[in-house]
Amino acid sequence: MGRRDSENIMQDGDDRKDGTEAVKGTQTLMRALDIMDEVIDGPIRAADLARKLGMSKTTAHRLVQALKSRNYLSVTRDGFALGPKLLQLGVLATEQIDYVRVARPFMELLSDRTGFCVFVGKREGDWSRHLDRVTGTQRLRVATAPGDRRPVAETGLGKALLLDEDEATWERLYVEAKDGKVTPAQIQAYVTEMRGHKARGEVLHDSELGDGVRSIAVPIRDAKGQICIAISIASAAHYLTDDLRDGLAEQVMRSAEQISGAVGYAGPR
Amino acid sequence: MGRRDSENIMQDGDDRKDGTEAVKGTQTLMRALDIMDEVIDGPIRAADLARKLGMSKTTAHRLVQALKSRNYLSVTRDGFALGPKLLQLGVLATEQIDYVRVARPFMELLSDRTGFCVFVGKREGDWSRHLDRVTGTQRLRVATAPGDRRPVAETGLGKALLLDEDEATWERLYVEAKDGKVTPAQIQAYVTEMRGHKARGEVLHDSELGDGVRSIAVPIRDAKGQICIAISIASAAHYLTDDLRDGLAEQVMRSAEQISGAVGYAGPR
DNA sequence: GATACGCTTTCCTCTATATGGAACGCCCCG
DNA sequence: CGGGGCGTTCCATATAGAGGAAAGCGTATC
Repeated sequence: MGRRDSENIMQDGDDRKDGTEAVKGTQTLMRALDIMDEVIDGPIRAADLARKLGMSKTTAHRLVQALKSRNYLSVTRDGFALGPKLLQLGVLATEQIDYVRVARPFMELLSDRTGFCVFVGKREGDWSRHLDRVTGTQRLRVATAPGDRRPVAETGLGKALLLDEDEATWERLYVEAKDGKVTPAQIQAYVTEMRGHKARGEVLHDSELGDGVRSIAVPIRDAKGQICIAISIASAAHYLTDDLRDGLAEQVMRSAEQISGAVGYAGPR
Repeated sequence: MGRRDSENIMQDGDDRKDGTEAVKGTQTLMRALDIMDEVIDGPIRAADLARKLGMSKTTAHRLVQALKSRNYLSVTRDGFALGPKLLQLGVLATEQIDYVRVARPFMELLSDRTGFCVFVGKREGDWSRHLDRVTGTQRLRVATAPGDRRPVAETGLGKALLLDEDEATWERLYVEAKDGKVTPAQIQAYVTEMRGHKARGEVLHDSELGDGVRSIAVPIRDAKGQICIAISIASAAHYLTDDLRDGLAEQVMRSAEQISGAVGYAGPR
């Protein structure tokens, strides 16, 4: 019996993403998972759960006991909390996850939609390593191949990977990438630029090699909220024009958000 | 006295081996969690799940879809795998967990059963830090208080924290603890002793301060399988006699295992 | 190209299952 | 002492969920 909505006006727990609708025939499971979602916010009492989720105390109690018996919840002095099983599962999931494989389908989608080459890469110390790419439909292709390594400060992908760093680090890496041959003015310009990228959460980068390659890169965050990889689209500046820029950036960011979600990012906390 | 809310934090662990039945009225949930348990071992196909768990394909499908819709599972090329939600929950659970609080009830239980003082501590670099203690019922008490710091190589608790280290590290820490004033023979003896402790997974330690304090310490492992804290019982060698030793060590180890389970340790993988 | 197999997905029927109300024991607080 | 909060148990009932059947789909086999 669904007690419909008498009490749970403000807080109906389930946020169905991207229009995916509830699977029919799993009330019990869904309610149990709703409980998990409540417990995320910290220890909570069974009676409060019943109220918040609009179920009877009996039901809340039964579900909570079931979850506890499987170690998904643990009992603390002030209610139910996340249980040891989740620590295990979390670690296992972390071990099993493969950023590249997770990102792949999103990269393909982005490439399909925009027509551009799509890349992902991660940071290796002071370097940026290209991990995978999807060749776009455009005639012109960007040559960077998976495995390539470039100073992290001088690629779009690399700069996206640096967005969480402080300005001193930006400066250091920039100077190192340029082998020390930089003027204070150039450093200043670089830092200012990065500041702008950080504010927008997106990097627009023109290759310094003079080959007219332009890219838009966005960081991807893991469950801990840290930047783990970055995604970018790249092409000749000729194609990736200023009037396209905003729309494309928007799309890259959306892809990055989706991938972030798929590797466990839960948004800024 | 030492009771308080001991019992409730500890999961009574209904082993989920095959007989899944523990809490009545939660078939759906239990089956879904059974699915999670199967997925732990790596990606698996819905049809295989149905076979393995003895449910209809329809049911397996329904549950798997439900779990997927909540991001507890993700779809990969070769079946269903652990989903992003677990990465989140894992991280959150890790953040929320407080080793000392989790360990407390088990410490009280151990103290009740043995009558000895019980300690827990963690490693801080080359030091061992006492985090909490439960004063036993015995007249004689060990003075070490929470907050105390001692060289990690020269306490029972500390040695338990070192059991995963290699012999070179044991040697280094021992020499440092002794401020370099050691003979090669002493070093050799220490390493041999540690080797024995490691083999048994338990440390029997006689204080080197000549105060006749003896302790039995055992490491506690987290979800990653790493030693995170250690537990020990301590008393005058007068009480903690050789004939009691095995029985007590057994009890300390059992406590350590339970605490390990409560902080997410899933056994050697 | 036709046939066959295995997997996913949908539909539908029937009952085992999960539900909520009522009631009990417990502890804390005024 | 009585009221109000909590967790827990019991039970009759309706409904949520199990599973059979069969339609899609993709991939191997000949």
